[in-house]
Amino acid sequence: MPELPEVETVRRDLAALLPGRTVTRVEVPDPRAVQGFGPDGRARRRETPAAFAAALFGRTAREVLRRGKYLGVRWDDGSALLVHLRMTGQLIFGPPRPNARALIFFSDGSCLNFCDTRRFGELWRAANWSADPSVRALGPEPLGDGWDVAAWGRSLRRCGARVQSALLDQRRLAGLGNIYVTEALFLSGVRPTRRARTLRSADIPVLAANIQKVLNQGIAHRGVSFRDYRDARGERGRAREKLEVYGKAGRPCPRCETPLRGVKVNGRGTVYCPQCQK
DNA sequence: AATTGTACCTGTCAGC
DNA sequence: TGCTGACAGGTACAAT
Repeated sequence: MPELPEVETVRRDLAALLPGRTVTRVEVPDPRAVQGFGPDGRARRRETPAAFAAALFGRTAREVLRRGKYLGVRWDDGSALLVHLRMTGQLIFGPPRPNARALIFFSDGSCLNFCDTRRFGELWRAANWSADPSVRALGPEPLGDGWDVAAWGRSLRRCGARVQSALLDQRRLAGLGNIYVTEALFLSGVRPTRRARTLRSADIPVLAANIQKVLNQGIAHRGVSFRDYRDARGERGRAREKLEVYGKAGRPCPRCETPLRGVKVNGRGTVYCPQCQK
């Protein structure tokens, strides 16, 4: 669910709420929330709710950070709480929620709820936010100063995967998910099924500009709430109204009226206009 | 090495 | 109504 714009919206909300607050209690009704269970059904992190709670107890929040789709709360001792919302995760500041997988209470009685219907999301701690292996593996930030578009374009044009998959690869560029990739490819006139190595060099700046455009638009409207996404106040985003093609297979292309085509690309559903996208 | 498929989990919706 | 299967915004790992 949450891609860069949704995670950034949550980050901005929490940045106005958490800094200065001190943890007094942590509840983890679903231990999997801190253990990171994977496809084999086994825990990837050796962690218990008690150890997790003990590590957070007494910490004061200093800063709320984002890298790609990862969120971090940096504490007064330099350590960090890392969060990945995966498909249905929510971080909602407010009264304790009965369905929360984890709850962090602060000294003023306020609470941060981690809710997550599909239970793919996870919380973990790191001695240092930027040293965490998952964060370190990420490619550049598409909205950051450090994005070398030319180098990114060269790596894309050497990639044998389909463009849809290549853009979803977080090691190449951080933060894109299925919705924003689908939208950026439509705006760029590129079919998601094409091999990335068939892109022309002239396509690269166009793609880069459209990626930034759809991400900025997503942030401006506080994210796409297709179903589960909520901001840190529990409110829906309005960016869904701005989508041109995602979720609209069979409906007319907004540019040429040709019916939009829905396909699967490496297991992910996407949509394109057979007339406008080559 | 790089690319693709599968699994993790729950809820919803279409079709019968 | 109730069942079944397909599908959903992401990622890690296994298989090829």
